[in-house]
Amino acid sequence: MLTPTQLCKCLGDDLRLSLVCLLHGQGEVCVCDLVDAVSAPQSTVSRHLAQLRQCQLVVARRQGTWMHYRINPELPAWAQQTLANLVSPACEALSLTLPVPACCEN
Amino acid sequence: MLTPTQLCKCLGDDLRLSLVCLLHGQGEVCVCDLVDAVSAPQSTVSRHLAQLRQCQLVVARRQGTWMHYRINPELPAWAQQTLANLVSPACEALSLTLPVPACCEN
DNA sequence: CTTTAATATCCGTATTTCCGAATATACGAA
DNA sequence: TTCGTATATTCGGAAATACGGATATTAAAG
Repeated sequence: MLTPTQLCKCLGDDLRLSLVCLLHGQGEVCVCDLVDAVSAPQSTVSRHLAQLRQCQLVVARRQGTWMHYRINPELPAWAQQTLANLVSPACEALSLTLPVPACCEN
Repeated sequence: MLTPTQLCKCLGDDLRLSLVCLLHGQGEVCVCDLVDAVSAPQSTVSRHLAQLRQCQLVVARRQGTWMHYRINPELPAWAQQTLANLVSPACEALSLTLPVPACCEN
């Protein structure tokens, strides 16, 4: 089960926080779009996504070779509120522009 | 200036999150009470408090030899709301009981 | 079965973070 | 000044985390 410490640890890294913000902005995003959006090596993005998945902060859905990630919709209320509070200032601090331009449709 | 990443990094550690929760519960607490409450070595508590101070998450007031810490009342709104959201589940997850019994009055 | 594309995992290395004993500092009292 | 108390800082080592190139896996297409 997700604890407050774990949630904060997940969000306490620029890259992971960026990923969470990008996902929070839209419903589902596939890995290649995230890689583009944060301009980091694919293995790095994948590793951080695995970490977010392990904490249940995000969930993944496979569609052929693509993986689509989204914020776990079953997050406890306190976690959802925390995300809601942080996303907007985080987007500004990390100079993220939403939405992510989609390269791979459906 | 405090960024979301920094805030989360601060809160992403059991001991620091405990300190923040203890401070959030009451107005001001002195270091010796915090040391008792978390039962960690004084140097460890002091080091973490310094980190929280550096991020401007807490502020300190000296009174003689005692230092009184409190949550920075001038935190940006998003940070205050984040704390408000997290303190209660964090207290439970860390099994903290409030309030801190005060050993040093005034 | 082979190839290609998307993503995940492995692995050695670099960096960061954490710890607590020891020591330093700041202050009040004698 | 000297002593005692409260707190801060230093320091070396241990543990955790981050990195990214190389490689493995998965699945669709030919």
